[in-house]
Amino acid sequence: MEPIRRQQLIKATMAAIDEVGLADATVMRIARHAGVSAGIISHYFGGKDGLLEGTMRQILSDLGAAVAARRNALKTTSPRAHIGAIIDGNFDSSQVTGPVAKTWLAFWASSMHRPTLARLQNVNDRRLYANLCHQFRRLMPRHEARACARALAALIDGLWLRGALTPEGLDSDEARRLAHDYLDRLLDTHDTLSAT
Amino acid sequence: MEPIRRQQLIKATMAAIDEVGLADATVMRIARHAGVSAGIISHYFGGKDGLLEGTMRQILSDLGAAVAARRNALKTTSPRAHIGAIIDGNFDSSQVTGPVAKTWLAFWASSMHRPTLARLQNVNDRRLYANLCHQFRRLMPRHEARACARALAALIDGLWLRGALTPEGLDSDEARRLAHDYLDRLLDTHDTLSAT
DNA sequence: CTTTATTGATTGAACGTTCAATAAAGAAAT
DNA sequence: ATTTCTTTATTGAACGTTCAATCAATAAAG
Repeated sequence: MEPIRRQQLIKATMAAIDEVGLADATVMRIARHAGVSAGIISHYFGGKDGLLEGTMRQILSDLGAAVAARRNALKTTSPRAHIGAIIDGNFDSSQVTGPVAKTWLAFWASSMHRPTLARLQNVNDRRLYANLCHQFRRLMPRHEARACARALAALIDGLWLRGALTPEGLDSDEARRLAHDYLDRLLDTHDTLSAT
Repeated sequence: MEPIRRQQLIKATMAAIDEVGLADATVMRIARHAGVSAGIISHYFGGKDGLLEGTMRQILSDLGAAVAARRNALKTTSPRAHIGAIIDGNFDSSQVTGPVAKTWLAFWASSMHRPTLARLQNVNDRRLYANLCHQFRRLMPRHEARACARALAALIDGLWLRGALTPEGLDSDEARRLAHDYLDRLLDTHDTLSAT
């Protein structure tokens, strides 16, 4: 029963945040979405904070899984292909849909002042950056590789951000296209950045 | 007295949000930052919502002014220079400092579910996009120009976002460098994107 | 019969707003 | 200049609301 309820409540949390935002996502509203009573949340998550942490963990782990799956499916070890897989994983359809994207952004903003969420967000952030950096490193000096990794990560985040804010949601195909195009430009002429 | 207090309270709002986040920025805490009593807020802004709206207006207007100032200072009409000025304006030091950046991101996130803030954010967003698009349009077909504008806007937002979240704050020099480099790449070989 | 699952009313804390009271500042009149 | 009147500025306590957490009671399961 426990794993069922936990999953149910996490899903309900995303639905509630998608509906009214993190600030108005009360335990009662979340519980109603899940079709249970409010007390259950404290029973399975120890309180509202535990539920929010569990929800963020779920999102981050799904995101990591989407990236890992695409990278494992590659037949090649080429850096370009791996970075492309990272891009595609970050725009995986399961991550880009309304509720998940809005919850993600809400957590992102509130992680500025919640140490627990900040830690989770940081781990995920470093993973993306380290992965990108490692692949770029195979094609250019460290300094350039770092700059490329930071820039591509920023573009990915920016596309996410704008996608979460527009009413129509993110056009994941166009986002992928723009990110891949940027990658192509970075790899074609990767000397320009060193002009510091 | 009124303009003094309004300015004072807006500044205190940013300080409070920087300190504890939007969720915990209570009227009492804001008032304490400004050295006044809580009732004053309702007196000058009609309530907490009015104060938040006023604060976001201030940030957006400052940002717009920073961009406009740099563009007006240009001696040339070259698209590249204008886009460069837009980039520099968006990373103006007055906008990038801790309190402003964090407040900006907090509003951004909460604008998903607050119609008033969403309207303000939308106006600003469209302005940035339209400005970029118009300049790119002078150098390439409409379809490409739109793609470039969306991508550059996303990169700018992404750099902002990451800057607001890292404890050290945004390195505005590096952010400008990355954005300018991207711009150079877009203008150097602006045919790649049309391969749709 | 014991453990687990679930409810929903209750509790206490925190918040935004209101408002009567007070202080300060000008304006008008003597 | 002094007094009186009016307006504006400001306070802080009181009020009503909302929320998360608690817990005794109940139901279901093993």
